Order: sequence, then C-alpha cells, then structure tokens
Amino acid sequence: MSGEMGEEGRIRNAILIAGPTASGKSKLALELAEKLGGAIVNADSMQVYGVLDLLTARPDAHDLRRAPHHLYGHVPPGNAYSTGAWLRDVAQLVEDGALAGRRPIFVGGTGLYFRALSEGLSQMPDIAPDIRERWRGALLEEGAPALHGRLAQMDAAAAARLNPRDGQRILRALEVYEASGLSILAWQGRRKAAPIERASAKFLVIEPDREQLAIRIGERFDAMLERGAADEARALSALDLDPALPAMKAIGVRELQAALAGEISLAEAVERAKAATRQYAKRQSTWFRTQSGPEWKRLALREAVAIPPV
RNA sequence: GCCCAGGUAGCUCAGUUGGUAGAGCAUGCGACUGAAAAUCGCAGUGUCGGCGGUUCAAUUCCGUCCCUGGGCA
Repeated sequence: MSGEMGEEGRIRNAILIAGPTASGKSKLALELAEKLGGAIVNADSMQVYGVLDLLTARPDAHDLRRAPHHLYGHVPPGNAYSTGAWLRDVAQLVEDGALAGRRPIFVGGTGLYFRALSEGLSQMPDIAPDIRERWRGALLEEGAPALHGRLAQMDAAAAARLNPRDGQRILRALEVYEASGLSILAWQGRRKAAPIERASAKFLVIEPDREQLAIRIGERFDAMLERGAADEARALSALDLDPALPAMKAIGVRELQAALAGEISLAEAVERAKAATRQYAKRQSTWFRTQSGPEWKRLALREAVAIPPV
C-alpha cells in the first residue's frame, strides 16, 4: 500500500526531507530509499530545470541508478515553472502510478513546496500570459512603489499587507485581481486539501551548524567548478534566454556568466557564488525553523534516522 | 635614494572648510500562499596607518616614521 493514494486521494506514508542547501538531504533520501524501497521525488524549485545538473547539485547518474527519482531536470530552462505546476506534477505522478508500491520520499530545499505538499495551496485563477506580461513590464517601467499605488486603488486590503517595494508580491496581487476580479486575499482564504496524508507522513528537517555548512558550501562549489560548472553556465548562455526566467536565477549562473564574459575574475565569481549560497542557506534555515510546525523532526548534520518500514 | 598618489567598517571607497564618520557589498536577524536558489524588511560594526606637535578640540592642519601602488634614478 505504500505510496498509493489513500481513500481521500492523499499520498500515504510519505517521508519529507527538508533542509538548507548542502546539508546532505539527497544523500539521506537515497539511503532511506534503498533501505525502505522508496521512490524519490524532487521538492526543489531549481533542480527541476534541465541543463543545470551541476549548479543545482542534482543527483548524478550513479545516484539515479540507486533508486527511482522523479521531477528532476524535467523542465526546460526556457520555461517558467511554479509551485502550482510542481503540485500538479506530483498529482500526475500519483495518477500515473509512478509511486505505486514504493515509499514516497520528497526531498528538497524549497520551503514553499513543502508547505504546498503538507498543507495544500489555495486555489488561484489561471493568469492569461498577456496579463502577466503587462504587469511585469509595468513593474520594470514604473517600479514597485508605483504599482503598489495602483494596487491600493484596486485592492486596498491586499496592498495594505504588502511592502511597497516588494515588486514580486505586488505583481502577483495585481494579476490575480485583474484575472479574476477578486482580491488575492479572498483566494488565499480558500485552502485546498493537502496532497499528502499528514497523519502517516514523516517530516524530517536537517538543521546544520551554520559554520560547518558554510565550509561545505565552499567545498561543494569548488567541486562543481572542477566538474565543469562553467560549461553549464556557458550552455545556458547559448540558449539566449530571458534573464528574468527562474532558471537564470540559479545561484552561480549569473556569477559564472559574468566571469565568462570577462566582466569579473573567476575568483570573484566564485566568491560571489559562495556568498549567495550562504545567504540562500540562511533564508532556508530561517524558513524551516520558523515556518514549519512541531511535526517536523529536527536533525543535526549527519544524524542517523531510523524510519520503520510500512 | 628622489618624486607622485594612497593608507577611513571584513572588502571597495566617499567624507569631515578642525567639533570622534557614511555608502555599496559582505555579515547578523527576520518576513514569506503559483518566479520561493525568488522577492522583501530590520540591524551592527570603526583606536579614520603609528608616534609626536599646534589647538578648548585633530580622523581632518604640521612634522616624522611605517606600509602599498606608480614614476624617476
């Protein structure tokens, strides 16, 4: 029965493994998958994109052979993926029976994906591409405070909750309002059912010591470079994508591209990429510490965990 | 050895017509409902190169020494 939908259509006996980047999540997932007969499902917003094998520290060919892996690198970097799209992909996996007979192990570093998985995501209207593009253009031209002012005219309650400089959230509120005529707050009030059955799930979050993690981050980036991360950045450049696309924002991409273009030295690029990774890890740690509930079991770096088979 | 330009926050630098200083980045803390490796908020930091002098007061002016670049020999 493990990995199959419960009576209410929820994923049962799931194992969720969260934690900051470079904390050894993937390794833990693999060990558990081998021990328990698991199927690993990616819960990381960047590891979904193709091309970025090294820069997103995606499991390599050897790892992929040790257990079934899903939702890794399945999105072309020219596409803009989203939390909602990921949730639909998870549902599709279940529908296709990809997890049947296996313990589902969700692993990744994107807190919002775990929230969507365990608490559900509010239903939201589809946004027509032209609406989205128009507001994005407006943000670039007018700046966030101006759009915040326009949102205040249309949806004062939503505007009041947003910082006037938080362009991305202002944009979201604007497009939802225009597409549906309803405040984003109204949509957010309607919570969908969570895809997983919480009662049978195990929640694990790795909380490494920050200094130790910083060392691991540095070493890992050096290793990525040795294996050809710069070539990956070059390959992404060759696709000539819109720099605003999510895949272009993967840590290390912009830095290495700047080095390849001769704008900064490689050493400078490496330093910036490592710093950006440390900052990202801090944001992740804060999220997991403050946004996840008591059901999450907190693990130190490299702490062994025992999960009974189902 | 001489000349010139510098030595101010972890880094790059601004500044103070003399009243003990500030940006960006880094760092620390936080927020987070379909771009979340995103987006955004808050915060701290300094013997202003050393030692003397002038002055009520020197990081600022003067002297000297040290250090770093560049030039001349």
